[in-house]
Amino acid sequence: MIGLTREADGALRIVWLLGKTGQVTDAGSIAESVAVSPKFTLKILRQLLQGGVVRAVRGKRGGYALALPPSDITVRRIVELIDGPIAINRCQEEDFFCSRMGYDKGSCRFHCLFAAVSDRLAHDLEAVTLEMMLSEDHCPSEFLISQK
Amino acid sequence: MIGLTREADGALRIVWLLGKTGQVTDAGSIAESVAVSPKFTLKILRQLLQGGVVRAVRGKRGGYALALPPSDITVRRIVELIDGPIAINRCQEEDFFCSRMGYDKGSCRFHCLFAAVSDRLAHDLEAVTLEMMLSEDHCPSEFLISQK
DNA sequence: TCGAAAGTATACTATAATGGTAGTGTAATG
DNA sequence: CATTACACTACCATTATAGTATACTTTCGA
Repeated sequence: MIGLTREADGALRIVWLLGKTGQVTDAGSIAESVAVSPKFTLKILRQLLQGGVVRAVRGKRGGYALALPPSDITVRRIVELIDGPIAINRCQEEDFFCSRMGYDKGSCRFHCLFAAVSDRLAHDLEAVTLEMMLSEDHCPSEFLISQK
Repeated sequence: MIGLTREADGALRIVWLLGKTGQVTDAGSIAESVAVSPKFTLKILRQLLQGGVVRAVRGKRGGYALALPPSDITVRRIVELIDGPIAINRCQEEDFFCSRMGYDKGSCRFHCLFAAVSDRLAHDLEAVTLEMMLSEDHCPSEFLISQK
């Protein structure tokens, strides 16, 4: 399967939760709400913190809250923050793994295809904001933008 | 990174090579051409064989060749044959990993988004045939079909 | 001012998935 | 009937993901 890691999945759910409540919430409560173990939740929160998506309030009665308005947080941002750049094939990020320097006279026959597909995927995920995810409409039509 | 496995990557290159030559080619030569170890090449070929994409000729002067015309072989087919169904999130195939039964009253807030995005990805890869990949035009505009 | 609540950080272990190999068996050709 | 090349199963190695332990710091409030 081609897919997100559980960290990225968890991050999305955590961010969604924080957007929904709009309040400072402690890690323990977050963990319970999104059904992820407390330690793993902390691990994810740390990354969201360093990525500037979330802010932390220390000390008693502390916790986490969004650092940005939901309209400024895209699904792409969260995913890339955790899992790295959106790319369908190793081709695109690590020369090491790409056969494009190999048998086909220096050019990878698939590079262009993967680049195009990855690009569209990234755009799709960029177009979806947390604000949209929070709306009552369960499947916003804007999920997929029309593009050639 | 979200990406294909090396097996799927190798499979695509193998199929491309067989389409290019159009001849029965032995595994050793294939391995050399696509720069993948002989054993690993065999492992991939076996899967392509079982998937009906490739046919094998045994005995002396044997080898592998495409079992279908290039116009009938899509990138999606190869990828799914090796890596399984195209899905962005575990959500979509394994209930086990999906929090949709969790905190949000039985429905996963992200399921719909991921389904839409995965679907488009699958369609994109389905629209690209080996025949297109073999064409001289290095980046066919049909790579990405327009869809809403 | 002291202690508990809650975040911060690093480093480590466990598990699963991928990547890759060995070895033995079987069919076809000449 | 020997050689070539595919067929199959099982296995090991490596890497990436998932998850945990532990020690430390900040803040609040009694």
